[in-house]
Amino acid sequence: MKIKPANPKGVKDLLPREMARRNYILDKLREIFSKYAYQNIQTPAFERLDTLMGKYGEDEKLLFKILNSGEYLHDETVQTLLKSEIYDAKEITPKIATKGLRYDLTVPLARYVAQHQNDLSFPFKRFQIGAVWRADRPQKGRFQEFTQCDIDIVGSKTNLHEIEILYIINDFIQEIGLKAKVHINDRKIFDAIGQLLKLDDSQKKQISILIDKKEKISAESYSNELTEILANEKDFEDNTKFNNFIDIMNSTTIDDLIQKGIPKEATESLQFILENAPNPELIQFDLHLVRGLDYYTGTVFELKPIDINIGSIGGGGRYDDLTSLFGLERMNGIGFSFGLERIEFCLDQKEIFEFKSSNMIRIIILHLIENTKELISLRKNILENASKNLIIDIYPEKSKLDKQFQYADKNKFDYALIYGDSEQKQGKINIKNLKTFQQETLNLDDLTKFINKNI
RNA sequence: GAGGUCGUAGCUCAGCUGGUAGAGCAGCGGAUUGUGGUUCCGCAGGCCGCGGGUUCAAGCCCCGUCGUCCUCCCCA
Repeated sequence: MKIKPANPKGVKDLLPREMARRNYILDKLREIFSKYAYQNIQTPAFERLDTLMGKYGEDEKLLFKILNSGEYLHDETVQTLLKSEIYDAKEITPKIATKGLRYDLTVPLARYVAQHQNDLSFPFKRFQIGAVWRADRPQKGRFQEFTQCDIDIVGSKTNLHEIEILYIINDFIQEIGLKAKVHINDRKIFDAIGQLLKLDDSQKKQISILIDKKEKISAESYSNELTEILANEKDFEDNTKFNNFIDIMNSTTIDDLIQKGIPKEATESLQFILENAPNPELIQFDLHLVRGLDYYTGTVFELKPIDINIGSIGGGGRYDDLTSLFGLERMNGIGFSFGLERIEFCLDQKEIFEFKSSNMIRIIILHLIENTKELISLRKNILENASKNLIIDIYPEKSKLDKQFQYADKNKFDYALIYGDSEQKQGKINIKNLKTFQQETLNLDDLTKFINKNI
């Protein structure tokens, strides 16, 4: 039976040239992360479900769960559940799935830190690059498997880290030549607004969703929705509440906020960060930035490209208590995650992928004689003795010359070595520059010398 | 989770109001017996995503399913 070659939904294969681009981006990120003293770690692709559950809020349903292996279906409770008329996924799921694919790299980090606390020294700065999985419906810039490039600092409260992260972002986008802005806010400010206006938890939740999408909806539906959220109690106060809220949200500076009654404590860390940011052009104070992930408690930021419609290409924030869920108290964390696929998309759009063809020189040995061994040892000889960075391929079989040249052409070789029966007899070899079409005949023994000197 | 779009040769796509498939590119062979980005000629390549239904007849219509791309929600 023939099986149709196709990927499952939402995942992609990568062609060599796509992989080359990714590596271009990843090399830059790794270099910058390392330069700022972050250490590389790795965690498994899947985690215990209890590690993952309860940390992502609404999006929890996007977790990929892994069916248990073995005889779990014979378990009595599962049998009862399966036979019962009442089908309740909430009851069955934990019986048949106890593992899940990681949803991000932050929660696994919290687990990792709690688990290995004795082997780590704090503050712990780490970077991690890896795939994460979300059972989302795919669309532009959104996949079920994608790569996050994370930096996090665990075990330090100071806002120096926010500033450091901003420096890293700045370095990176300059390095790759991308125009983007970091939107920044602090959840403490939103909480303070809530307190000031005496909003209850459900109102806060609804409003946070609303302000997050303010840019996308009309002013009219914004104020309609806002009225609806605020006006579920009958008193006249609601109207002033509405006006107060609008007034506060229109603030463009921290001073503005303080004047409107937001306590200093809520704003001072953001103030400090803004004052010390690397590049004022880069940063935008954005009161409407919320971010959905439940675990953030302080600074939040999002990196958005200018003129490219792809959403954010990175995001992060401060989470004050993530490790306490794993029994490690009073461990503050802050991190940021770059989304590899979306960065790739941006570079693609802007056509700024002129990654200098590496300084490797590509040589192909054409296959014109029966004795393959001689070609293999020719390659070995050159690789061992040449002082240049060479990539050397041997055409796999003896065949027509023009075919071999076509292969060389398509694979962008720089030089071809022509060594056939006549050269073999005379102890010569031809080296042809495939860009200039120029060809030279050398003594076989002089080949390495020639390569070192002339190419 | 809601809505839309598309699925035909390796790739990009045509295929009329239903009458059992076509182009370009790529591949292979030749013109050209050891010199590549051009040209010309030829060859091969298809469960028309999969399953069911309607019909004398389905690539085309209907239902389901898998996948693609996109919008909303949310997010990297």
